[in-house]
Amino acid sequence: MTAEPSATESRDFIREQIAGDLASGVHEGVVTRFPPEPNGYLHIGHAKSICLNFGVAQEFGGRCHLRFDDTNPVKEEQEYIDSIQEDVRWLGFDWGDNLFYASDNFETLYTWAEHLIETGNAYVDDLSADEIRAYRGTLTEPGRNSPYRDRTPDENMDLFRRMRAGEFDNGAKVLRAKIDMASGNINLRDPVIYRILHAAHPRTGETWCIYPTYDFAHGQTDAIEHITHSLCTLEFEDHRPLYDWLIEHLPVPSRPRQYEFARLNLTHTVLSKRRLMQLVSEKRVAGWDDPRMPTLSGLRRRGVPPGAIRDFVGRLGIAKTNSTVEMAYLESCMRELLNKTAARRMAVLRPLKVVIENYPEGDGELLEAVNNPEDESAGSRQIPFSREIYIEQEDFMEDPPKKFFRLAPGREVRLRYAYFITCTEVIKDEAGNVVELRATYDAETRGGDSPDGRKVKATLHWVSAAHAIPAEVRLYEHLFDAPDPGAGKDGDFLADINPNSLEVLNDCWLEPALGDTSLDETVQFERLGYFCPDPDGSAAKPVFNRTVGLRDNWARLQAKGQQNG
RNA sequence: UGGGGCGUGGCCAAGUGGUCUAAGGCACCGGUUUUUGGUAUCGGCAUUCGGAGGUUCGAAUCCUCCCGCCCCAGCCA
Repeated sequence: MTAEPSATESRDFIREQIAGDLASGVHEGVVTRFPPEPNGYLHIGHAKSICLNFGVAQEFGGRCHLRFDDTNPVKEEQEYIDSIQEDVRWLGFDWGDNLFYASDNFETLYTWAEHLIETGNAYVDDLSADEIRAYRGTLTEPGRNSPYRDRTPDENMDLFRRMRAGEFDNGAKVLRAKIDMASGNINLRDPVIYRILHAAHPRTGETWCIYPTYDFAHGQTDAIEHITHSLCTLEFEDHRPLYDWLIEHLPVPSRPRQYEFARLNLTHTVLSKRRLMQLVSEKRVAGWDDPRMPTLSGLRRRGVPPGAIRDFVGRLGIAKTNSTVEMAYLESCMRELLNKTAARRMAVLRPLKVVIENYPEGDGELLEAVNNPEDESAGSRQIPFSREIYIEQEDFMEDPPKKFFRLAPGREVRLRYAYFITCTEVIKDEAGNVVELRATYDAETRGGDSPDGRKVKATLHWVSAAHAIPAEVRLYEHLFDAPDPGAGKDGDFLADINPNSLEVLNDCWLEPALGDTSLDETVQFERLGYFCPDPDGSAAKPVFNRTVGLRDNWARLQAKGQQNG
């Protein structure tokens, strides 16, 4: 794919830094990496990092690696390794041959741990996890040295080798870097760099029973891959001194630098792995790819084009201020792209039958409809028309308020690409509900234009009853009512779940052309919104998901009217 | 109370001492166009840059102090 021009001319501080490093000769090229831990599915927050890392590499003619930060086998799974690759590719990025795993370097990392021991910069500690915590001090009080801190290099080496050999149980011992227990930066208070974990690793199996921690793996792996600019989020800012310390004290082949930017937060959803995991495991949603989820797989199933996500992330920019972006911004990016690319189709979600009494019984015809008014090359299609059609229930009102332009008794409206019709009769059931309409059509208005130039205030979408395909349509709203789930009372984000985030409509009718929609295509249902087929559907009964609705001024007007009484 | 960051309109975000009585986008309000109450288009929307002092002919940009918010006490990443 090609790099897309950024919304603004200016560069963010990271691109500024890279451009400067290239100009001054500090680096001859740029190498970045996207380093997910395979312990969950990627979400739109990761998209920001993916677009940054791959985007920067493209813009400066460098490369970007996909590297799995797989240092904790108790949380990581092959399923996640697979889904992450699929999602990054779907988003539109290609790592070529540069697929790596931190675990590729376990042997090297082990060697470097021994190097630290030899140089007196690491020691084996027998303290328990609780004791280590107690010795660590607090945010305001310095820590105390472990009684095992002064073991000799020989003793440490022996113990560390026995740790690797599997002589000790989980948690019995750890390897710690010997830095400064009094540091104001807690990451420097002798951080644990190796722990005993008798657990099978998705890549290395049973080979290891000790695993490096994030801090001992990340920077070194960057160095091994010759990463020039290691981009991560703000919470790692105070890990940078440790990152640098390790680079300085180890015989690494290159000297990468870490830069931090603010992670993405979005209103009306959650983006923490813990919470997403909880939604899935407690079955609050149908799975990681539930269309209401902010995961890339969820957005994909919802019909959001990857280009809309790239555009969104690009427009936000990169900075260091914590920010929460309104969901409306994302939705706006979806609409903007989809408006230009999505094929127009007609579908009736809540059908109301209309019988056109002066249209010959048994007759029918094909009418031409434009596929996309924004894109002439999309061509046109034929839509069947006949005596009985369905229109949207909300497009008719028996006793309309002044601003309602749609169908009403005695009123004439246009059926898109078809004819002008006039409502002549309202048929109700015993309960008084409108169940059917009678109408007449003007044969002179075929295609939707009146030869006498008379105007009509509304154009309705419709579907021929005899030709329509029955379908299920799923309407989605924000997964959470609250802009910031869990911000209220007890911090219980589940309490903010929107009980109406999914509405299933079972009696929908689609124009015939919709039967050919491919699974990865998002179309516009005219006047309603953008929709895409869901894999749950079948040829006989397709299922469509609403990606995002069209902007709806009428709905807004109504809402205002209700507000004002 | 230790360390590290950040504070520009409702939400993002440019701005790196004069061209800033502060760009752009989203949202919002209003007009025009329209066979989608969609799209497009036009106009409106911060005399002010967390606050107070100071330096300077001149500050959102430099200095000082203050205030607010975020992150860190996993053998998670």
